[in-house]
Parts: sequence; C-alpha cells; structure tokens
Amino acid sequence: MNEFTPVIDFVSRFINLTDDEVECFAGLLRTVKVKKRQFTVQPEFVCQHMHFIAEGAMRGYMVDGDGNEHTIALGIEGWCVNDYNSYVLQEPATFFVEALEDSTLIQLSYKNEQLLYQLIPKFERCFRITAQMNAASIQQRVISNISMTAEERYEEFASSYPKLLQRIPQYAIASYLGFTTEYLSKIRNKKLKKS
Amino acid sequence: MNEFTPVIDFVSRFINLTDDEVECFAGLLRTVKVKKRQFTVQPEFVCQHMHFIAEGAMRGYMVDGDGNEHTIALGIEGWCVNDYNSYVLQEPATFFVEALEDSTLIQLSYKNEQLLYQLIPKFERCFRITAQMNAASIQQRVISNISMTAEERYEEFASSYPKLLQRIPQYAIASYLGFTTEYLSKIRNKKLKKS
DNA sequence: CGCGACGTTGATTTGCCTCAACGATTGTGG
DNA sequence: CCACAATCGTTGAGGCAAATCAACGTCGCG
Repeated sequence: MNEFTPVIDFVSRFINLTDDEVECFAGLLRTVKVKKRQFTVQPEFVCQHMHFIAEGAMRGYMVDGDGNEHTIALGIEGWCVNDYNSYVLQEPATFFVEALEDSTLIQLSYKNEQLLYQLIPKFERCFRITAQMNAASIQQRVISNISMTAEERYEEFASSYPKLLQRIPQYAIASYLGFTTEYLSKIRNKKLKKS
Repeated sequence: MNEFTPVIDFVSRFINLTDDEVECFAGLLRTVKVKKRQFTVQPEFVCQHMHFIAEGAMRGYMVDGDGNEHTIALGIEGWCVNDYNSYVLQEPATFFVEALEDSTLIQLSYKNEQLLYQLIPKFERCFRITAQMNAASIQQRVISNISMTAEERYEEFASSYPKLLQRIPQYAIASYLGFTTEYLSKIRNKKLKKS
C-alpha cells in the first residue's frame, strides 16, 4: 500500500503482476500535484507523459477559430485525460488538458512506457486492452453525438455519470455534450418543472 | 505473395515478422466473400471476428427509435469495420455491419486472436498500436462533430477521403456526418453554383 | 416492364445558437 | 475584513442551420 496503489490496482484488472514486477513498475512512476487551472498538456508541446488521476478532476478541450471551447474529454479518479494523438505519435499536442480541481496525478513518461514494455512485456497486453476499451467508449460517444438530441445526450450523461454531474462545472459539461451553457441551463430548468 | 498479403503488409508496418511467424499468422486467418447488402455483424449476436477489408466497402450503422439510420463507421480496402465493443468484450453487438459492395474480407476469429498472442506475443504490440491510433482517430471525429457545422464536416470529409466520396452512396455519407440526405443534396448543390 | 432504391427540390417547422443583461458566488488585493 | 472583480450560471428575445414532410425524377434490376 503506497502512493501508487490506485494505478497498480487498475493495471491488475488486466494482467497479474508478481511483487517484483509491481516494484519494477512503481520504480518507473512519479506522483505530481497540480493546482486548479494548471495545464498538463498544451498545444504545440509534445505530450511526454500519461497522467493517471489518483485524486481530482481533469478536462481536455480545444479552442476553435471563433474562440469557442469544446471539451474533448473529462475525467476523475481512475481515469486518464490526454491528447492521445500527441502522446502516441510523439507529435505536438492540439489541445489543452487542465485541472478542474487541485489534483494528484501519477505519471508515466513516454520513455519509461517504452522501457516498461522491454522489462515486462505483458504490459503491452494491458495497454492494448485499455486502448481497445477506450476506442470502444469513444465510439459510443460518436453514436450519441450523431443520433441523439441535446436533451437526450444530457439525460444519458446524467444517468451514466452522476458523479461527474455533481463535480464538474456546467460549462465543461455543456461543451462536452456539444451545446452552449445557456442551452444546458434551459434543459435543467425544463426538467425541474416536469418533476 | 498470397491471399493474405494485404493483412501481412498492414501488420508489418508495426512489427517485424520472420517468415515462420508470417506462416503461423496466416494459418490463423481465413478469407470470406460477402455479397452487397450482406451483414457481417448484427445486433444481439456476439461479434466473433475481426474483418480486414481486402477488397470492397463496408458500413457500420445503427437504427434509432424513430427508425433513422446512423452510420457509425465506413471502410474500404485496408480498413476494419466492426462493433469493437461487442468484439472486445464478447458481448452482443448493438449495430449492423453491412457490405456496400461485393467484398473480400480476411477474418481473424476472437479465439485465434487470443491464440496468436500466445504464439507470437509481439502481436500484442501491433494491436496495442492500432487500437491507440484508432482511439486517436475516433477522438478526432468527436471533435469535428462537436465543433463544426454540417457544411464544414462535409468539406473536411471530402478532402480527407476523396476516394470514399466517389464510392460510397450519399445516404451513407450523410448519416456518417450526422445529417440528412436531403441536406447533403443541398450542400452539394450550393457548392456547384459557387464554382 | 414495373417496382424499389437512390437522389433532388421546395415549403414549412424547430432545435439550438447568439447576444445581451442580470444574480449569485468565489476569490483577491488593499 | 471589506470592496471589487472575475467567474459561473440563469433568463429572454430574436435568428439561423438543419430537420421534416411531401412530391417527383432517375436509374438499375428482378
């Protein structure tokens, strides 16, 4: 039981690790604390680390030509929020990742990830499975975006992620679901009247 | 050079295989031919295979409560179209995958994929990389959906996938981009007048 | 040939955006 | 510790992008 327990528990859902392997893995990790509003990823900079959220909440978003923000990803404890394109291909990032609260992150550098595959090859398996599950869940989001109205997407979000609904600010949820904060406000208002 | 060359070339972009390994891999593959309008995936049935398109075109789509079709994925030679959720988790599928043309597919069964990981562990790496790239590209689609207008999405699609624009029927493209065929028709009309 | 699949066009409607103004809350410097 | 600003959410009026509905032309195919 140590600072890295959350990640080790997560990984253990996909592969079994010996005590030695756990120690080796932990040796490649680092804990970092970030303050609310601090960035872990910024456009133009190559994303050097995966950040597993041990405590706190993060948000990934882009800013379009009209200055509108669009939330690409949201996450709390147990999730990773990252510009995968940038990290995987080691190219400059195209969007921001920002802390919504003071947070504790467990970071694995790109270099150490490559080292990890050499030292303990079964981690390829672990990250294959998580990447596949991740792809599947993003595909779900595409389906929601193209097939549901704003109100339906809000309903789905509210029932799928009640915890996020409480903790994440409205503007982040609205831009995640693809509409404006004003419209979100109207949806909520409408719901209240119904019940 | 044989029937499986397209897949082997694809895989070789990510990992190096010896001749023995190529032979072993090929032993786990099968070629199937499907006719236009034939399904390779259907709701309620667990998706048992990955299908690499050697020749032809495929389309994944769902039908919503109002009977409207929504295209989730499109693919031609060199792509895979699948219900990843169903395949990865071995759960019943939630949408259809259908041939848009008479097609030749190279299939790898779920069982054989697991076997492959035991026989040649570096395939974990290959599928990790493809899954990560897949996740990154679906994430791009989410960004387009939430940040661009219908017309802009059509423009982006047309310039990114000129080949698909020629080969894929309009109704499939429209429902892929998240609008109606009528509206797509109007966008095209407008473009013609401009030039 | 005749039917079904596919695309087009026009009239009307609507879901959601834009803009603007206004409380409530949080944070910050004097 | 208060004043003032910034952040965040709400409300309303008006506008536009895209949907809906309906009718029609065209092609390919059984």
